[in-house]
Amino acid sequence: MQSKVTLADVAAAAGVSKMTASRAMRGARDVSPKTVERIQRIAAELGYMANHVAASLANNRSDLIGVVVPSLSNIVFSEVMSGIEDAITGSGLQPFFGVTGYDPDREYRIVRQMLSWQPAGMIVTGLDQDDLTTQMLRVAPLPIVQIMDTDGDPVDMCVGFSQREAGAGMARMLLEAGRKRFAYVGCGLDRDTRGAKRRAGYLETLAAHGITDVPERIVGGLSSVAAGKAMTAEILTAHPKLDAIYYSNDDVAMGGLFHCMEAGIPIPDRLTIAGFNGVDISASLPAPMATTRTARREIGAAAAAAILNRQGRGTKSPLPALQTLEVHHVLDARISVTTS
Amino acid sequence: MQSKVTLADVAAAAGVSKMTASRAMRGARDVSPKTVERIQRIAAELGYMANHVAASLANNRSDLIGVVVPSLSNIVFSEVMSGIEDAITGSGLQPFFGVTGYDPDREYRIVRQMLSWQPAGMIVTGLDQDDLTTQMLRVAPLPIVQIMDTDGDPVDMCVGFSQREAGAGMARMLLEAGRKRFAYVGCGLDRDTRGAKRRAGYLETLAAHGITDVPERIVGGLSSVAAGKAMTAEILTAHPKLDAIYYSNDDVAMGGLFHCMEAGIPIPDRLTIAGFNGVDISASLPAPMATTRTARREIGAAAAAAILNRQGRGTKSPLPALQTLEVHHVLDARISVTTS
DNA sequence: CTGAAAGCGCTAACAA
DNA sequence: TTGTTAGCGCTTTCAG
Repeated sequence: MQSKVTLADVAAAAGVSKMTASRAMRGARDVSPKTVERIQRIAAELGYMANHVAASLANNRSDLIGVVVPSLSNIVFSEVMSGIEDAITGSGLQPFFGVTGYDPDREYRIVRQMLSWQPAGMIVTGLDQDDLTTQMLRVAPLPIVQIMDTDGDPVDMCVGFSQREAGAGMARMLLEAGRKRFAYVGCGLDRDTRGAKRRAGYLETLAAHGITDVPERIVGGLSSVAAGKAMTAEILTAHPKLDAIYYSNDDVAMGGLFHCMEAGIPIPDRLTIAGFNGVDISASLPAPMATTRTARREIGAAAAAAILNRQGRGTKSPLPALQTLEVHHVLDARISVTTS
Repeated sequence: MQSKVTLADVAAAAGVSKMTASRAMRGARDVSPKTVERIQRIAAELGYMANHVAASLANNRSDLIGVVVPSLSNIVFSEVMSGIEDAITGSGLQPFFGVTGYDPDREYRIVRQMLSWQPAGMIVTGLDQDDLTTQMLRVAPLPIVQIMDTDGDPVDMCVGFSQREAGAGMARMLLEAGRKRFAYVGCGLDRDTRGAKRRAGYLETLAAHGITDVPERIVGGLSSVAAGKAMTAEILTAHPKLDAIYYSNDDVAMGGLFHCMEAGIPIPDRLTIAGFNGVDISASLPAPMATTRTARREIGAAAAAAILNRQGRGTKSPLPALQTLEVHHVLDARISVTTS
């Protein structure tokens, strides 16, 4: 059971004090290079393994960074995590994930649990946590970054884009392309507040252009290709003359696309399928789909960078001003422009 | 800065000892219900938040469970994680993820880092860690479960299925369906050892049936639909008469399917596209794809359950016998059976 | 450059 | 049912 080798053992074996061994095992700026080399060699021989729990207790701070995402079945959050990992590589921080399943209670428990590990920072998806969670984050003495959304008041820092504006932008693009008969199809908007904001932006923009009759199909539960396929079949049966459908995201939209391919509906000529996210697969589909490409990696990386910038200080910025970083998102046309 | 509220503060405010407060805040079996209620109320009023770091140091054990996966861009691992979360819900354990990107060095660092948090258990993907990592896991005094693969020697426990046999099974199914001209297309087999095992099982089985001329296209890098699409275009140009292509996984296979749809190749009549995993989307595609449905959630859940079963004992099972749980996988035909 | 003392916040093991 | 005594393994002072 080598794991019982402690720093004291290493120190004893090397004939130095625990303190010297401690310094030698980390950055070690105040120890002679020779000693460092010797201590590290002995540590390796003994099979010494650091105990981060003890170190964190002594420091009153761990080098964990808590990351809270709603789901992993959506590739998007994997890419956010990827961006985070890239940004903290070499910093000594370690990310530490929790998945809420879009459940506010679960989010509360996860955030609480994470905070109890005294992390160096937290990255939380969205601005719409429930009151207890928000309060907990607000009083926590560590940098917090909320990501993916800027439509609301951040607890501390914020990196993302306006979801409402993303939906509005898609509506404008479809209008400019000459589309006339719009619909909306989505999954799980009761819990996915960002999806709900996109829908709201879409519907508002259409309404501002006098289009108020927008059929919709919405189901609860997780996004899925299968659900998108089924709802598209339904809505096209009820409204065969639709020429644009906006979906809650690319997964659902792909289901719509697949339905149309099977049903022989020419895409994109007769109907535009519009998703959201711009996931990789959307560029390889056998028929074109419009989407909004979001910068997930960049958002993750920027959020992690924001925490690193605060590193070394256990308190929030003294400025009452909250920092929000707006990250671009790009409309990906792939629409057949009709001449009306 | 409420986070400075410590158990001692709660105890003082309640007029009890730290120990009583400690007991009251957790399970509390030996404390009078009234005291428990009072202490918990006071703790809430004071905004007390547990410090898991201190608790873990005192226990010499945290209630984290480390989960190491190679990638998140593959939905499969998200589903494994889901299974893990489901299984440990209510147990008080918390999963804690690391992503290796199929890089053995990174895997080593992640495992080392995780072990330094004194987790209650570890779940690691695959049986092919490098020697240092394996050694580290072997001596760690905690339950370890390796998942997804059973072709090899586990360090401790193992939950999965034979990847080689999965590849062989697909070859047999294609042979039985009357397919004659086989190919293989894959991504990243230099690092994805499980994918490489499936390929080996496939090729061996074909060879056993006298089929040794199996064209292949393999690229490095991550699996992607785009890569599958490009390689399929290439291989079909070079070998237009192929009637079955096995891919390293469903993502790559979908690329193949999309290429064929664009190229007007009738699927599945003239060509069977065979993937691996049985991801949800594979059932909604506009043309049928064969695949092997794997039980990811079940594997995750069984792995977590194996760790829970060991809970309470800091040492490995005294039995030298290593426990391997074989989880089923199911072939999903969707092949047009030809009459030869 | 190195060491000694003190303590981070909590809990096991006893006592009472 | 509750309290006391010792640490868990490390790092932060502050001396040498």
